[in-house]
Amino acid sequence: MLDMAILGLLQENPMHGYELRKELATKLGTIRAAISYGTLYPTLKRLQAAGWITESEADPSMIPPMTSKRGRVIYKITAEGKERFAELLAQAGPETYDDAGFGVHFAFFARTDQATRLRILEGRRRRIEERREGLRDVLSRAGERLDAYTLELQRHGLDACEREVRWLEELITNERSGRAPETPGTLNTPQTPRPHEDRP
Amino acid sequence: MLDMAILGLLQENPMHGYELRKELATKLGTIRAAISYGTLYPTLKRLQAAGWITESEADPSMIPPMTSKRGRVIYKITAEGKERFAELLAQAGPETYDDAGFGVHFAFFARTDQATRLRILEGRRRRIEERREGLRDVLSRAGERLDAYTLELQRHGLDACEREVRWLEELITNERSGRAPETPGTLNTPQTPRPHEDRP
DNA sequence: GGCGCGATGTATCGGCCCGATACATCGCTA
DNA sequence: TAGCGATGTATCGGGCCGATACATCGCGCC
Repeated sequence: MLDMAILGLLQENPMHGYELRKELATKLGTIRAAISYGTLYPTLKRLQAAGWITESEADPSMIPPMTSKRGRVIYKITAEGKERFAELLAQAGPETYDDAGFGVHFAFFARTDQATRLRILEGRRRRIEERREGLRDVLSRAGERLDAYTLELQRHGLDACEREVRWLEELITNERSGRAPETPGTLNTPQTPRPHEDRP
Repeated sequence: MLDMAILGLLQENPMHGYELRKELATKLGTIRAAISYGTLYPTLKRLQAAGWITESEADPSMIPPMTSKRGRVIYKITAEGKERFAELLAQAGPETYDDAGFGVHFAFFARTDQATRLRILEGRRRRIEERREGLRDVLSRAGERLDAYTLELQRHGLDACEREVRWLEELITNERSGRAPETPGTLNTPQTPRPHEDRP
């Protein structure tokens, strides 16, 4: 999961660890608070050992001069890394549909084909519908033996599930008709070209 | 966190591991999918080693006869365990306000005093408000360099944050006026006595 | 009668990921 | 010049999960 997020960001731009963490936080927003360094650096080493990313030579365009001494390490993705990323993006297991997994997949939907997007959206919907049914069962069947606070928690969770299902349904409808997600306020730039495009 | 959930459930009723897992799933609903056995059994041993729970003698009221052989192990909470639980319930650190932590605390609000409830609800609100501001910043500042799908993800997250803040605000208002959470549909049984009360 | 299969039940192992911590440099301000 | 916050890399312990193994019970199906 982390592998995918890191490879995806490096595909858009070479980066060093610290920057990666910040980008990840803004790109994944709510889904993933902010990746911890205790995960990030070991993961970078693992990805490098697998041949999916490489350390970039000492970048001459280091804006803050950083007078030598164990400075920032800039990573960039390799050809194998791009293959691996595409593979991760397209494949969908059970973990693809829980919060973290779905969030990462969704964040990189712009790099996926429509069939995969549809498959993942529908899988996520199924997952949330199951959760929703579970909550309804609890509220109707076990409701009377739970206290008011617990009930309120379930009701709030149920509400969130119902909203998410509606959200997913809208997305699925749009997807089927070939439209990109509607962006009220940016309707004049529907196919916004991303400034951070692949580096050759 | 897990400690608290397990101690809380055992305070309501002695149970064995499997049952504990199911109860946890229904009580915590969305917040916590279902605790894994890989966590549950080691945790039970740890709690027992700490003296907070004990193995109950072979219960004669085993409904399914379970003809001997390493049968179910029924745990019950000790006096020290109850103290520990009260301590965990009342104390609030940063982890109290993220999703899992808040969910567990909230699920046992019926066992907390009003001051603690208020403190935790306000802490959670602050946390979500920060998240919300972060998302607003991203949408307004970094919006133009993100693709439509990523934007949609942020918007959905922002919406969820706004809803949760409103929910928390309602709860805080109720709490301040001394009311329990309103339960539409069960208004006739506001102070539902819980059948699973403490065992002496 | 017997057979499998799903629910009940306890337990372990590898691995992902987090929080705390340490250390070093840079730029700003007091 | 001294401190402080942002930038930056790195490690360690621990919590929790998913997969797996093993054993018993009740049920339906042929």
